[in-house]
Amino acid sequence: MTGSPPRFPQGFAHHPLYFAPGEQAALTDAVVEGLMQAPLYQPTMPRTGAPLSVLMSNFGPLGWVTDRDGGYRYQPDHPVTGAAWPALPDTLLQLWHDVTDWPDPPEACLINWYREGSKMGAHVDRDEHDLRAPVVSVSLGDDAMFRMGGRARGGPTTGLRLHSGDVVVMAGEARQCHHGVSRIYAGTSALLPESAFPGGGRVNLTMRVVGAPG
DNA sequence: AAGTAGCT
DNA sequence: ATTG
Repeated sequence: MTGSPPRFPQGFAHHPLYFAPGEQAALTDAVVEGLMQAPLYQPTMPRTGAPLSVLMSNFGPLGWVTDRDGGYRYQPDHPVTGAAWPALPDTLLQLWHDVTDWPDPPEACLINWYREGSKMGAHVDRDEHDLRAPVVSVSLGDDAMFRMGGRARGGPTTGLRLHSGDVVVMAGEARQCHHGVSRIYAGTSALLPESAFPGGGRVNLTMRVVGAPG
């Protein structure tokens, strides 16, 4: 017996190897440069202060941050250094233009560094003003198991293994669906430089339109 | 609940 | 499903 093929929500798109290896290296260089200005920090959960297993930073006029006291939010400055986030690299703005038809540019690009054992629990991106604006993400480095669910929390999910250079777009129905990362396949890529990312791992870049304050 | 546990 |  063969099972049903994976079913993804309307509006979900996967572009395998959108970026060739040389382009991935150039984008990685841009990320490393940005991290010199806005270093990775350890985010924590609202109220409990439980640490997330990924380290984060941002590009763009706004960055998504979380900590115990302030909760989930977008803000223009780094929560540790207080400095403005670095500008969005042109390559990412071009990507947004090429894979979406949204009229406005992204205001935020969250940088998530996953190490071996890092996970991202199922969630919906809902801190943006207009949830019709698409979300675009880029994978760099080690493979990851991405899980896509539905609008209801705790429902069935479909797994998709993402590779370095892949681009995922969540628009339409998919924009409001739960998604997360259940595992990292350590050592499957040598893209990330040891100097900036000790132990390697995976970097995910996620662009969003934030909209009116909130 | 962007946490973990635990099941399919 | 669960607490704070």
